[in-house]
Amino acid sequence: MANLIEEAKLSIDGLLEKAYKKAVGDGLIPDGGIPQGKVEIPKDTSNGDYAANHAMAGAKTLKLPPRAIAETFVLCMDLTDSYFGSVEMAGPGFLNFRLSDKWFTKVLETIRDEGMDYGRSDEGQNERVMVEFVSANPTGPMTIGNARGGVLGDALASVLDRAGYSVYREFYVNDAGNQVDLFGKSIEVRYLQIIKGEDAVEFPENGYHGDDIKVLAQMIYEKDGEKYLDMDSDARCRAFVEFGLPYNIELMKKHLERYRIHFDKWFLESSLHESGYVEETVKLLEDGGYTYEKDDALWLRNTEFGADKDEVLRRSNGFYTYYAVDIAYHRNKFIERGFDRVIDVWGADHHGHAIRFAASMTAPVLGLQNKKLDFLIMQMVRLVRGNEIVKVSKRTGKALTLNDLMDEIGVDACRFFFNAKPDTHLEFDLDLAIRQDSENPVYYVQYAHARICSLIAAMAEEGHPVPTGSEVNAALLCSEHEHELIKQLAMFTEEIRLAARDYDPSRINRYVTELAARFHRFYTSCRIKDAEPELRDARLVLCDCTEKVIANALDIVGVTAPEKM
RNA sequence: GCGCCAGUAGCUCAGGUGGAUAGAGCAACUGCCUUCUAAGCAGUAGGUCAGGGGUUCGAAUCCCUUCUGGCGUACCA
Repeated sequence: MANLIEEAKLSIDGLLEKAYKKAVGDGLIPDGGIPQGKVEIPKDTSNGDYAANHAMAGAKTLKLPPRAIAETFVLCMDLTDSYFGSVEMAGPGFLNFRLSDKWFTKVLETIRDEGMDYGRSDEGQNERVMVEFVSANPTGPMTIGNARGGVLGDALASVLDRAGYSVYREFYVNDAGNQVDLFGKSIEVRYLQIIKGEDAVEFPENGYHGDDIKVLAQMIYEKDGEKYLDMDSDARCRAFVEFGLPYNIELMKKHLERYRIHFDKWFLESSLHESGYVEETVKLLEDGGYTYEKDDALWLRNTEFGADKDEVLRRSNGFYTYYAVDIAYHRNKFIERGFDRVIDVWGADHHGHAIRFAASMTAPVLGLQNKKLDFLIMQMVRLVRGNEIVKVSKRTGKALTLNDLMDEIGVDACRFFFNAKPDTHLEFDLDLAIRQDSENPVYYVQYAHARICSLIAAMAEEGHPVPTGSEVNAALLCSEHEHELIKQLAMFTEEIRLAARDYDPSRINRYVTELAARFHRFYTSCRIKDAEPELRDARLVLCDCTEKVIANALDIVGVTAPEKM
């Protein structure tokens, strides 16, 4: 449960404080209070492993030039038995620290001790968090937009779990409302077309044009023949929905499991209607005086909560809007099920809703004062084929489905590719994706893992297994490539913490890619097989640690770590 | 019009909440396999960080403004 980066930074704080006290005691610096600065990791390692800017930050209060302060710090600093081997003044007054063998040893020992738990922290203090994601309409197959949301939500949940939160994954099934009615209507027309011929019945403009609807109609026809032909349209549609919806939901479950996403719960929207929970929630808002009637509809005074417009809760036809249902659903998450925090992963086409919705949720009568509702808004995926932009729409039925995509490029590549930074538009080139074999960065990482596994296996066969026990002599691992690799290993916990804090699991992609790069460099420059026994053992331990962290990081993203390639 | 997200190398993108000479992958070019996996490594080339102001020791990063792109602004979800 150690965050080695934080430990190093804290230890620098301690060293600075001691040096400052000594400097004041020796009369080298006025006692104006210890300068408040920041410790960071410089991009360029020639500027040390860690750099502190305290001398620059303290120039004003101490009334001394930054470089003079820095020099005094260097003079008064005692690094004996610390995580650092040297410190020097540089540039405008930076204090540059270089790590010692003690720290490198500590990193490897920590990874050996913690095993697959390495990377975990208690940052989240078991706060109960629900991540709701995908939640695709069950009216058709999932698209590449869901591919992105799926990975982001799932990887975010994994990251939060490792950062010490108690995580729950949920899929919200929109099995009620207009879209579902439209779904039933669409099947109805396809069904009638099978019996009467395609030209006999016109397909509604706003219906679902996808082939999957035809398939459903065909299945119904094969099962029940013309049984529904003379039925009243409403009843017929209801029957078709009762058949089509569960069928689609099962299919989504199957495809998402293939995509390595498992939800703790598939929450049905219809359950909120049936239990009267929507009605009850709206009543709460009415009684609180936050509503008014206009044009036979019931409106929420959303502008009172800072939103840019009011919202309809109950339509003039008596049905509740998705908006009202959403409020009820989220009230249910917090109040009935006791989550402290809820994160909704939504596409950018819902961001307007997210802003207004967040405003509504502050209504005091909902009782959510101590709760956190956050949104992870991901930008759209732009599908291109070469230079041509492919328009995607579920209704027109032209969408590339998630399942097709998994067939084309494989689950690993898919998960790795779509785990990109949420707030940038993602360009997905079909031509490239299909071609993506050895070019794909996911193979670069997997290759590093496979390399280690086969190396370790080969060494074991020669009678040199990875030494057991956690004692490590990292002093032998003294080349630049070895240091760079160990430093990257040490970063894992911190990287997870930041990914959790920023809701950006794509950090893990970048982290593990860099880790693989550093391993490849190490592997090329440092021999293991014919090294001296002690050095060989130390390097085997380093390989072993690297293998575990790569596997662990890939597991977060949901990518397999192959032992052979 | 108003709101949200973005604009960094030919292409796809990083850039740790203001730090030192702006980075990586792909594409291009040049080297490296009789030695642990060449799906790898090393190197060359490639930039007005969209434009313009401002804040300060210091800005790709913060503020203002203009331009460009995506999305939103339904009694659809």
